[in-house]
Amino acid sequence: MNARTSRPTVTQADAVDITSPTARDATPLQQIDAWFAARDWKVFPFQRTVWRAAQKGKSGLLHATTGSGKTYAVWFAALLRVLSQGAGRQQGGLRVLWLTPMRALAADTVRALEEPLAALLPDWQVGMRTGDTSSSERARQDRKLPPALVTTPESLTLLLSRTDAREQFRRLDVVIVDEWHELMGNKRGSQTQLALARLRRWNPDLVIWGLSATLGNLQQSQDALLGDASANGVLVEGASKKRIVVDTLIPDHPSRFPWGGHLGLQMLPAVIAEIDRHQTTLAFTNTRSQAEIWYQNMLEAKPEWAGLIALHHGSLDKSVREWVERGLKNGELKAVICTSSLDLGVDFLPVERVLQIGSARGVARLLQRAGRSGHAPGRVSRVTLVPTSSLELLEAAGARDAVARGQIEARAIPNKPLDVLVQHLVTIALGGGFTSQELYDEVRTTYAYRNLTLEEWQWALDFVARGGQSLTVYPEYRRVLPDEHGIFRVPDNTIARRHRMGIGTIVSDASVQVKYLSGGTIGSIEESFISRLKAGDHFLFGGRILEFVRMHEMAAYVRRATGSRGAIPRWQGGRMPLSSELAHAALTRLEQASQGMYEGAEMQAIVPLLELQQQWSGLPTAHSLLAEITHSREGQHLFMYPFAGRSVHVGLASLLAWRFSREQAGTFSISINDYGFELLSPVPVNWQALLTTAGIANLLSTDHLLEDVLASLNASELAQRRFREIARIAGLIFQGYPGQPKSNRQLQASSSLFFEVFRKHDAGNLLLTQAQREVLEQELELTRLRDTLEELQQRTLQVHQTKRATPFAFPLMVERFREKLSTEKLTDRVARMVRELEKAASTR
DNA sequence: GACCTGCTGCGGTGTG
Repeated sequence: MNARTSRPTVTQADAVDITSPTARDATPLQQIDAWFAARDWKVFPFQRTVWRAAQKGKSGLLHATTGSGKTYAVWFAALLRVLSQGAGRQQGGLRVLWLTPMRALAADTVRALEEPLAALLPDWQVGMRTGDTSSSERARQDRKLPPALVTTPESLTLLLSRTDAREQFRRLDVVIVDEWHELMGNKRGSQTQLALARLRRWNPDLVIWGLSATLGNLQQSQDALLGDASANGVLVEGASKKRIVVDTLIPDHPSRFPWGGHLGLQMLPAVIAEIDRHQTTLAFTNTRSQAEIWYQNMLEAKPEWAGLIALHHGSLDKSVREWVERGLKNGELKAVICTSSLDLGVDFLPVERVLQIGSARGVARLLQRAGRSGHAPGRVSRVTLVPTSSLELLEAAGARDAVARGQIEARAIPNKPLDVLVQHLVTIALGGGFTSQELYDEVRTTYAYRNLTLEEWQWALDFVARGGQSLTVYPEYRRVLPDEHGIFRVPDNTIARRHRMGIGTIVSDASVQVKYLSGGTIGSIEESFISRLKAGDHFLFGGRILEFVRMHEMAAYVRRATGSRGAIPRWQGGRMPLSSELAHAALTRLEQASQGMYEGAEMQAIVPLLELQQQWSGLPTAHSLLAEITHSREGQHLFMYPFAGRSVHVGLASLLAWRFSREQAGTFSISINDYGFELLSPVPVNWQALLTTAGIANLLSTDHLLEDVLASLNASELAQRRFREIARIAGLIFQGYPGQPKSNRQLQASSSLFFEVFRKHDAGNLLLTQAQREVLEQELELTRLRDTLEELQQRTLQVHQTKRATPFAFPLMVERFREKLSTEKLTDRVARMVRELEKAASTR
């Protein structure tokens, strides 16, 4: 891959003296200069770099902070490229495509693009196509696409499934991918890569530009965007770094601040005071229920703020969210309590203050949130951390260090997800058809599928042609068939329709609409939560206490209730672990504390806590691994604090429990958080004997890691859960027609049916392998687990016998998550695995 | 005495 682009330089030729900005003979570059000058805006060197590169037909990735003019950089670049193509002004179909990850951004983008467009190509218009586009507008576009189109990756894929796709995209010159960092790390990104490969094949000179926030792996991000064309791509860094301030609200009485917990309501008065002092505040929480609780408590404390503060999260109805967003834009709201639903999107200029309640979990996430304030060139972005428990003060200090050092997480790019490929094959079979060799070569030009083997390709092709080994007899799974010329096409209209209805990679659980009896939708809530409610029960949702009345056709009908308490809905969502970057930064701070260095307000505030910890036990540092042994009525506890994030701790704790139980039979309860884990045995266990130098070396060994991890966890159940998503994306499960969704139970049943059938009759099914791989890579972070083990082996083990739970242990003790792991069951499980292995070996 | 977790994003019938 090419070297990173050096800082752009401005040559004399670029410095244009605009004496006559409207002059007919002005070059497009001069016209752009005039356009900027008319607005009194500065042209940044990075913008010129992008323009020159695009004019010459180069693709690239531009990373820049928000509000730095990056939109104009790539948009003018696209227009310059079009003009450099000679017959530029002629319309005749699509020329520039703009991809955005969110519908809500599409309309704003169209608006932003219109003015600059008028300057260079006044007879053009920008169209928009998303799921919201009206059918009449669609029909118009289907006849001929507008010269510039703003759309989503899913809508682009749908366009590629049209028989006339090639004709529609024939004249496409430039693709812009906005917010590429949001897409690259998930399967939407894989789908985008496949779509771009298709467009590049039709026009080998296609110019592609991505816009991205700063990441730890920018070069890889560019490679994923440009595929095998990345060698000629350029990586451009946007305008001067924005100043970012990270600070912390310190509790009034740090010594009385809770050791554990996530809600943080002790900080309510401080947060209210902060909101009071500023015009407009965004307060981010980590979960939807936390947002609900904070909103409710804030209103109770400040009833006069009714109508001035609002709630925003992903389960609230679109109309509610749009109302909140308008209020923010117009500066009518004093504060909004939100989840990451407001991470992206509309630029809310009036936002003056950003609070992060609870752990930010990652540096990139923290920066993203800081960027919601001071959203204009030259202004400072500031985010204030609001701790919800004592150790988050430590994390806050570490977060500031990590930001200052620019230690930003990398985003992992999914490696050849076959479910997305299977979907793509049907899409392309619809979109004019394909021959095997040609499409294989094309798919391999993407970064995600660069290592796709011929065997895997054949498997995927066979899977869409015959339904694989086990579904051969079902005609609905013979989705593509070769004609006499070897061109694979979709033979059946029903299959085509079902496929188009299922395009995309976002899989969500079935949910129930929450509606007032009197009319109006408040939002949606998980079926499992509603199913536990009886008529007359109260619950908190959308910032109100509601009374559940009845269910009717997948909708829950409610009315406003009196009283102030109700059940809090629980949604199932992601469990984002603390990033390595943040964890290391926190560990570094502990290291300093162990030497008596407490720098900054956060560290000062936890001096009492850390001193107590040191007095009762010790401090975990980057060089020592702390283990605590405690007895209680519950049994014998072992606590360890590797500071590796919760998903690694899940693997680590299960692994240790399993390896322990080979030495001494026993049943352990496991408790996990981002800082460490606890193993609890109800019967006496000699931890000391297990934690000798030789013992710990065995426990932390990376030998047989994979086997041991698989054996220690119920990996097959985890894989089955993963498989639900894969089966949906691969098109095995039809989700039903819009407006009449299948219930969650039906969806689950059919996916587990496929899982079982494949396991029994088609063990070589690569979708099963993928499910297992995704569990290992994403849920258990096997690579990070291995790294952690290797790192821990280097640390000195410090074992302390403690009388009671230390400040570090306490949060683990109260953690609700308990996972039983019995040796008896384990023995059975291992025996079964051995049998299965033997059987597999003998059938070879 | 301490606590009561879990994000976001998109798309889509039929036919006279």
